[in-house]
Amino acid sequence: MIKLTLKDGSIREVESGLSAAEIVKGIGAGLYKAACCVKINGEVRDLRTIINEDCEFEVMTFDSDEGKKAFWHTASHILAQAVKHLYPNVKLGIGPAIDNGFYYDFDTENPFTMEELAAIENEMKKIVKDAMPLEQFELSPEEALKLLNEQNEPYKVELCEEHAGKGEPISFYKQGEFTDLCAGPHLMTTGTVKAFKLLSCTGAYWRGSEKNKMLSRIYGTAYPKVSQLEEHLKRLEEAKLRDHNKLGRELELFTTVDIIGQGLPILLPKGAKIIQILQRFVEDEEAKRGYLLTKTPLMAKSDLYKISGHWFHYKEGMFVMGDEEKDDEVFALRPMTCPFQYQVFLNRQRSYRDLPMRLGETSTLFRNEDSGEMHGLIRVRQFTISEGHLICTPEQLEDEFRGCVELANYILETLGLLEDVTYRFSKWDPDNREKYIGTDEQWDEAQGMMEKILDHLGIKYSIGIGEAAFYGPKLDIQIKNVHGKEDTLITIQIDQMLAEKFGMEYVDADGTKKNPYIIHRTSLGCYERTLALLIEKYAGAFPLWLAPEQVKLIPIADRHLDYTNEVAEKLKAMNIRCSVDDRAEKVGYKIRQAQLEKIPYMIIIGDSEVQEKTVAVRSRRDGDLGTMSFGELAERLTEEIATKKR
RNA sequence: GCCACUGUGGCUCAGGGGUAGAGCAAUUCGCUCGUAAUGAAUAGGUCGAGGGUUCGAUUCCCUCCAGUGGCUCCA
Repeated sequence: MIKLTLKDGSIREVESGLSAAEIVKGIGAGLYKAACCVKINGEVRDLRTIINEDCEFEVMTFDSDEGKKAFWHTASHILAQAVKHLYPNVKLGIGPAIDNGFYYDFDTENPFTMEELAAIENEMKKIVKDAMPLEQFELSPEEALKLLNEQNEPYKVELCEEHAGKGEPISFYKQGEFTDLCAGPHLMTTGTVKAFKLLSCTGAYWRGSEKNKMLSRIYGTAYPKVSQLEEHLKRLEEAKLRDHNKLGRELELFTTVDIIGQGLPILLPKGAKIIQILQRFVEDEEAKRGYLLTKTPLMAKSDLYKISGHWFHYKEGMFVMGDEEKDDEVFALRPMTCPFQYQVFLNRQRSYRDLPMRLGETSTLFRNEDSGEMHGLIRVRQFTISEGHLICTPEQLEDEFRGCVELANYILETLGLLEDVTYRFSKWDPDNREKYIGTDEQWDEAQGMMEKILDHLGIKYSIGIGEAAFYGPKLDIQIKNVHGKEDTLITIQIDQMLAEKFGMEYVDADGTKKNPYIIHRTSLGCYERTLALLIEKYAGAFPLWLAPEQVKLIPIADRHLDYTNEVAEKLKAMNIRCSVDDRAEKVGYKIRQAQLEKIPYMIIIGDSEVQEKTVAVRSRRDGDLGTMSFGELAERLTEEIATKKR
């Protein structure tokens, strides 16, 4: 007998040599039905695992992330099996579980159409209905390669060959006639995957490299119950309604025009207003925190980028003006602000007394992104960023870094986005060093410092290998858009290499010259991207302080227009963004339109308001608030704006 | 850059080898109205651009441009 410590701390004695599945069955039939995999001593394992010593034993159902992964992974095998049924010549790539479902990559002559996906779904239904048991078996690397070659699966052979060197047996899963190279874990039977849906079919490079062949990837999702699947699909539909790219255009915040070009959005008056408000907010906040404002050129000679290294590491991404072969001088629009802002420091000799020097700039940048990269306001070719560089001594580095994190968090908190972000410590990839400048020692030092600082700050972060800038490690503050795609909103970077390249020195207290550390950072990130996230966060219904139009005044009849204009003038004197809807329309119609435009407050003025010198207030969110004096209204608006209430 | 899909009046969309429709929006007129849609009339489109096939193309084919979903990339 062996002892299992269950999740609730209780001890269960079972015979040695049983599989996890048999043990779970012994605990309860209901639990067995729901079980997707187990955790043995904290490690995710397959239900088929034989348990023959004391351990911590936790059953993972679909409610856990690990359970979902096993569930979706099994769904992906069902997909592959169905595709093989219908298209025997298709070659298999990989098919993992992802955040919200699964995918499988196939090498097929012609990419799948949506009609074909429906047929594949039907085939999958049969496999689920047959409730095929999944069996795991292991082969020696030689036997495994033989099997995969017999199956004529070149991509699997490639994967297997890589594992073969490790001296471990190769794991396979088999369901019916379908066998797949796979480490698991998996469900016990295909019958558990009751509700699934294939969502899309796209191209994807084999092993994620554009040098490789493009395979056809089918994305899908699956749930134990039909109702859960329906809920998920409903959430996807609702997400589409919040999509900034749709809503932002509908609300006339921005647009794009063919003849201007890709990734070059037009900010319409309302969108431009929000960005102006954000920009003033950020610039004022930075001024309070000791930043000095700079304004530097949008382009420079190639010489500047040659010093910074951008010319060699990033030329493809730059808009270069002129021909290097023919022209004496070649210019390029700036893809970043760094070397421009360094010139401020270099303007005269600096002493340690000048440090820390905090430079801030609302900086417009140009990046020649690949044509397939552009997306609404999230990924564009020209954007404006709350850029800044802090130049400091090694002793000041931690405090300055903390200040940057605090500023970023303060901005995010005010905007209401803090609850949605995650932190990523972006490191270099030593196996891919042509992407980076500097030595191993310099990278170890910079990354070591950042790690120490992050741990001191108590920030929970993930690690992104190969996500660093070419000159140093980053703390990236990440956010997911409405479709679940993650992007960097804010970045804070430590750089000890560019100061040296640019000959930036300060005279220390002992009279020696030293290279400072530089922190590259944004405080709100780029305004376009942040606006996109705000549109999605608030579904276009911005908090009062950000709303491009804050109040709509609605006179009921023409005879109320004079008094309405009077009220509007008083609001404008308070810097409230408002306008009068003086069209000869009914109140209900004007209110409907203001609601659809998501204007926070409507003021309705009729006979009684004119007589009593009051205003009837309607809130976008809470409806009719009744009649109040202008003073009460003014107080309410002022308070709400000053506190940046959400 | 790669794979796929899409492009018809300001917006949402229908149509389809014989040169175009609907609703909303807009404009004008009437109604002067109390918290999410007043009625009528009018105007508005080289069917994304260029080329080809055809007696004839918005419709079929090619190229380009732009949008969307992915992949790759993202200092």
